[in-house]
Amino acid sequence: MLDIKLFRTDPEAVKTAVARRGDDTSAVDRVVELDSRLRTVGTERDNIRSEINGLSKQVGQLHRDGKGDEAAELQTRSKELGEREKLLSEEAEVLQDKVRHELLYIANMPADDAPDGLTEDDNVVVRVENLQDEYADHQKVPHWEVGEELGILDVDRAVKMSGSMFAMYRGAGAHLLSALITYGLDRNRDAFEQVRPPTVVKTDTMIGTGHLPKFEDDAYHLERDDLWAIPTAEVPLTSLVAGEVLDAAALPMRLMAHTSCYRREAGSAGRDTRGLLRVHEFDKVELYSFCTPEQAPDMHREILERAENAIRDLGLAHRVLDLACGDISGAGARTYDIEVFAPGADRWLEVSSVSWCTTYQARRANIRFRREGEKGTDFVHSLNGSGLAVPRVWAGIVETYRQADGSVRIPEVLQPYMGGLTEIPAPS
RNA sequence: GGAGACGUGGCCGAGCCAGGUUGAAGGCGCUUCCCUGCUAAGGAAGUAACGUCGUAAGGCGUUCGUGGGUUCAAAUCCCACCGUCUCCGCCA
Repeated sequence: MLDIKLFRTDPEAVKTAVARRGDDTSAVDRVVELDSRLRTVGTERDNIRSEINGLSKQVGQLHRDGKGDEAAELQTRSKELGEREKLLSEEAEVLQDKVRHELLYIANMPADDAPDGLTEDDNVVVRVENLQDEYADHQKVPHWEVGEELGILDVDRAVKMSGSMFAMYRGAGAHLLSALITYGLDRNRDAFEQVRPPTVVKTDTMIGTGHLPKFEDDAYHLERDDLWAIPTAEVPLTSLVAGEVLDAAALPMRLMAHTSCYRREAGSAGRDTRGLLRVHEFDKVELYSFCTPEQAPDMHREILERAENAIRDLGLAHRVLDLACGDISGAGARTYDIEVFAPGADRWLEVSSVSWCTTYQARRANIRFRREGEKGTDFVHSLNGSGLAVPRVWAGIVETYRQADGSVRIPEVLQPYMGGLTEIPAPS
């Protein structure tokens, strides 16, 4: 969430930021109004508490001195104050909850240099690499057809057991999947600590990243135990140090995780339902970092570079987009997407989203750091990026590398991860 | 799932049974200063976070796992929950 102080000192700046996303600015006014009332009530409450504390001390002293009569008098007064205090406390609590509720729904402020615009059409194409002018006919077969033909993707049976928008990989297809995961992890092992977090988490953990309360409909909820299936490893990784104060020396912290990711895709029913374009459960290697504000810009570049290099080395046509304000997810201030061109599906597939979340998540999850030799603490910056969103990369490979004879060649960098396999042969 | 023990500051650890000058003894660690050729040892002082008011100094408030309750007053009493450990049960 945003810093409440900003609403006091410069509400117009907050409104401008909210407007750049195309969100409703009236929430800003509500926060300012509620916060002002909260402080009035809070101050009065604190004054009364102070008085009660003073009286209580006197009562204790009087009892020790054996002056019970005088004590009784003060107790009565204190009790009266207590009733007033209770009312004010309740009022303050209600206001506090309202402010927090409003703040939880307000998205992060886009970075100043994030492109203007409210829709994905406003995204700025930073670069396009490796795109061919013309793709061969044998590449223009969508991966769901290739997958079925080669027996490596079994969507029908996945649907039989789990419903639409689930997938099942088989044989060399499953092997390709695990190869991609290991490839994605190994490339970043030089600097990133691998984590295998829980993939089912508590409500607070989901709030920390900004996935709740606003996007409740998009997540799977296990009601019996009040747990949520994570939509991305970003969720548990953010919570890894929730509530902690880190040493500046420990920053930047680099983490990576491979997990399954679960998404209800409530708003996308009937869209992109073919093959692996959009599935409820998928594998992803996530890159993650906590760092100081000073380190953040370099870290943003680093994660983007690592994610893009992984795609580039697979030989896939791809482009990098600088997302327009309105297309940046709630927690992000600046986001670059990497999209792979899938010649069979004939479309760009988002395979990575690299976001700089400034202090937005740190405030929600209460993650701070201490600067060497300085008093007090600051909130860390958090950044995340998909190192490799497996199904869509899988799709890009299967379509791009399909040969004229119907076989699929394995990109060279992946061959060591597939026991030297060079191609998935066409059925005889 | 059942039984028991426990959860205190950066760490260790007292306080809880007998509620009150306890934001919390003592120790360790850390910072500054003194002493010292250097280091070690020794001496002195300091050493939480957050909120709020204030230009500041500082004031006030909150925090002893979390949330409620009792009381003039809660680390201390009561209730619920969470977590840790031990034993039993179940189990990949």
